[in-house]
Amino acid sequence: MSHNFRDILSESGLKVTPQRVAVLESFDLVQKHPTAEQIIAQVRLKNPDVATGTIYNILDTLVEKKIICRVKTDRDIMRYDSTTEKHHHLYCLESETIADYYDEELNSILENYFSNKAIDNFSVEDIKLQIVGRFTNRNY
Amino acid sequence: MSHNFRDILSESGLKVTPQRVAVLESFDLVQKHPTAEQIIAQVRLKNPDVATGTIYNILDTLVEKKIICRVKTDRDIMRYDSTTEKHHHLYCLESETIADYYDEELNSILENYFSNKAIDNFSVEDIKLQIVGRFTNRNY
DNA sequence: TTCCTAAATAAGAATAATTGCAAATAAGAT
DNA sequence: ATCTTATTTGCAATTATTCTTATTTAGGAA
Repeated sequence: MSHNFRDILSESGLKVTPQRVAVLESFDLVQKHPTAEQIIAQVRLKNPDVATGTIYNILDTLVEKKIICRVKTDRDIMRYDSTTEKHHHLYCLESETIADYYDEELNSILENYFSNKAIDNFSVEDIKLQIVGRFTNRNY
Repeated sequence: MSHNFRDILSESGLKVTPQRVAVLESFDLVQKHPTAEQIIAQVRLKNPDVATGTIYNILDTLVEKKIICRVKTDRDIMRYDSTTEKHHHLYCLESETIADYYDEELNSILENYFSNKAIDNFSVEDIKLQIVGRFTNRNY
């Protein structure tokens, strides 16, 4: 996600509203992979009157326009990710931590593998790895 | 998951209760990757008095004992999977369909790749692919 | 077999996350 | 400046799940 939020919105055919800009801004200010709740809290620091439903609404819209994406979690709380660059996720077995994992070499291997080996009745659009394990030498 | 439910339970140190057996049985009778709600409905066909909380309880226990596992979904509804054999998932962009994807060759490639290329501060325990795309020639 | 105890279940209230709805507001095209 | 439609608001409502307390039960021990 680049940083001219107004342009990002209008280029996707969305109206530029203060609420939408505030949600986009919030992604730079909270931890990576925030929950809706964390985004709401962050937005309300500067814009206390934004309605909860509005933010859920905006998040849905941004996902639909592929400006952000959802992160699948093992538990039920939905998280969002403003990094649209292709990457994978490291999931910690011992905490709720999720880290980004970039690996161009891996992406090539997968792309190559699936371009040669088609899956029956399925056209692949994207592949994401869920790498599950433990962080070593790390405080949460 | 083999099919002697009583053995599966006691080998994991769990008491063999009619409720637990009914939950395990239900996996053979509902669609793959059922939601908790679908399991509850299936169980209640024969055992109408099983409490909702009990089934959530049992599902948690079975996941903990690795008898079943959770399937991460893009939306927030949790699904379960009684296939413990290593496999990946195909996610449909156009419906809620999730299909299993087995690929030994792919598993070897990944295993080999990650055994040579360690990730900083992270020890990998399992790798799952989320393959997102569209089913072709298929009715939902 | 009967008894005992920890584990499991029932019942239903409570919570947390998310969605729905009707009315009010505001962005941006004309 | 006006108009039209998308967007936001303010809750209420829903959904999925968890919690709590009392009751029941499985399986080991006597």
